Amino acid sequence: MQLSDRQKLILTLIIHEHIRTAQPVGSKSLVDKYNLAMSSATVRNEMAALTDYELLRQPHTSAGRVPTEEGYRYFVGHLVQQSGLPTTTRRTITHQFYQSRQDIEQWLKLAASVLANQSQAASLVTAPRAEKAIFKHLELIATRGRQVLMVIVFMDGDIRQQFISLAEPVPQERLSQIAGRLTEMCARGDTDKVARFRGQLDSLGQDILDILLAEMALVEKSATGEIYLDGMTNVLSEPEFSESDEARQALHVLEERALLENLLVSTVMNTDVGGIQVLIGGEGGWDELRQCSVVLARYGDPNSLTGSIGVLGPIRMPYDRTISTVRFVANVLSDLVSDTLAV
Amino acid sequence: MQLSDRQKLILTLIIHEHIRTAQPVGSKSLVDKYNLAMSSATVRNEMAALTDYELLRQPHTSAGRVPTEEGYRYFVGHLVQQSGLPTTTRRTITHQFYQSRQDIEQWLKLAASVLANQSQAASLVTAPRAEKAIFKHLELIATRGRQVLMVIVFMDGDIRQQFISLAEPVPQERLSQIAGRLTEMCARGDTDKVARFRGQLDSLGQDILDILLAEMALVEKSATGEIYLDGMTNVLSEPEFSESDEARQALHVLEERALLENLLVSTVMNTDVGGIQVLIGGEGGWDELRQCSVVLARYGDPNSLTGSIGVLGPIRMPYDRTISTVRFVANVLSDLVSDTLAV
DNA sequence: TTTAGCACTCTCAAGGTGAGAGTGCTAAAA
DNA sequence: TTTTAGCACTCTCACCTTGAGAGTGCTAAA
Repeated sequence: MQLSDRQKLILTLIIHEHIRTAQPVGSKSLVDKYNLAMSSATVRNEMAALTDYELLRQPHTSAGRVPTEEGYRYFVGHLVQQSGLPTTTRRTITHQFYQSRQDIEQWLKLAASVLANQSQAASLVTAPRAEKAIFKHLELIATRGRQVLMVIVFMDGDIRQQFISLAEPVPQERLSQIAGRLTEMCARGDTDKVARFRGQLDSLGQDILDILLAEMALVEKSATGEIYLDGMTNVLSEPEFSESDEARQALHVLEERALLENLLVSTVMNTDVGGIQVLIGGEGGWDELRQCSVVLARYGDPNSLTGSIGVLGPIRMPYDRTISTVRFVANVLSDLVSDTLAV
Repeated sequence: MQLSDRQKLILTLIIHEHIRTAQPVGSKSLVDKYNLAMSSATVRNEMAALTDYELLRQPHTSAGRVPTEEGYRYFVGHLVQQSGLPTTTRRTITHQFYQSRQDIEQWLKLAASVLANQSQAASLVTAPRAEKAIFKHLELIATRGRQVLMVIVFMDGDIRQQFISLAEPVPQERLSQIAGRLTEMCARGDTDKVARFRGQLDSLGQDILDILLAEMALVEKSATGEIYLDGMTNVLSEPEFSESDEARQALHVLEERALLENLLVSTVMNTDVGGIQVLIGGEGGWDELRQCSVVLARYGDPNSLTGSIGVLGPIRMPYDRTISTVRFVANVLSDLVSDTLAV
């Protein structure tokens, strides 16, 4: 399927117009609005061709045309120009990041908020994590009684905390000593070695080691850490979601962590840092997202820490702008990560 | 305003029926449905009286009656019977909690999920925190280069982590030593004493102390820690929110942390543990929640750790059931907290 | 190859209509 | 005095019709 330049132009204009108005676009109104140097009849002929290619669709016999998902895909694949964001916008965003507290959590929340505001859609941001969670440090802190707070620090700065119940109270010095030994053991050893050293520990140490290993196995299993969401209510204002049921399905995916993680794993995880993935209309079997599109990117340092960011909005989404925004925010985060967290 | 028993009955029935159907309730249909031992004309007279009291309202001249906010308030205040949850439900819920991992974070997420499911509305849960954040332990962990991970542990098990940038690389032993000293200093002293000891530290120690104090001031300021939300999509399925704009406003409050914190501070914080607060129709100046009601409770140990839980749904909410559920979950959490986290 | 013209189609908003549900009032019954 | 049957009246809602408006495809001329 090879489109003529004129067809490309008309497709682009229809998509633009449809994104603006959320209405089917007619031949005459298109010619009028953009002062095209051709008659509406010509446009009609081209529209008919584009409809044959299944890039456009007529909601009913005598309505204007609406882009199909295929149409959007062609647009995103061939026609989107990498305009980049306006300089002022870039500056505003960068400024916000450097204004905020030097704290990864703040940055991620900010990223989610910026994405949501800029794209007027829902956004999601995952914390940067290493491909494999590498143990770094164990801390045991006595609280009153038999309760002990166990804090596991991973190489990437990720932290797990958990209260554990011991059989009997243990003084802080003893806990610190055990924590120190376990840290030493686990820091340089793979799991096999750890297992061999196990015998050298007393029963308390062994118990704690077991809990530690269980916790690490758990961390290993989940592909992403915390997920920050923002702008969910933005989606609700889109006219295609006034039937709240459509919106519900989409937002439900964001709310159900398991689904969301699936989405991220099955798509972004295969993307290179710097690359952008666009899922149009629940492409790839995401039935709940049939009414939505998702723009995803991966950020961070491919050799150590990576995370994902994304925007979820209606299919009728300003792809050029959204893609630029996602790309830009991903780059900003990549820079921040490599500046401050480099392992 | 003193209602006769019959008026109370009719009000209760109208509210029940309206909650079930989301429709205005007429005199005849009410008599039919509940086999009342009186004629529809009698019911009409009583309805007229209740309408005079502004407990009921007519959407239009010849429609049935709908409870006013005042009506719901009367219902919640005088007519709700503390039925408690069915034993099987209670057991299911308790079971879920004792099944889950012994981990406060899991519990809170579970609580949010249980509340959302049981009430078919949006739920919110805050982590238990001490009235005042009390410092417990500082840990400094070297990563590559000048980046150091600072972990502050508070008495209540709350943890703050933050990467800080030092002027030059510092070996782990040195960091541990500083962390130990600062822990010792801060653990037993109030802020004044800490200030006096400041002079005994070298410049690196002073820098870290400053960051530590800044971070603690920050923690002090925010009234609640993490807030767990769930079931936001539930409210979207309510008929009164099919106009998505209404729903947006309400969910927006949940999404904007600042607003939400405000809500919690201005209402639950004055509630005793065990007590329940019901806000009907955005009572108390919450204009965004005009279409919603909120049922809030406080859980934990009033002397040490407390947190809040709540449910946000449409005004037309099954208050008796929701209140029972919130109360029950609050009790379960209280038990868990005092069993495992008692200071 | 493009365009003017035309007959045709379809939606959508506006107005009209009748069934149904509900009301308040009144006068009779309990 | 309280309750109820009866009745006239009101209002909504679903349904239909209708005409304007927008858009189309086709044909024949430019």
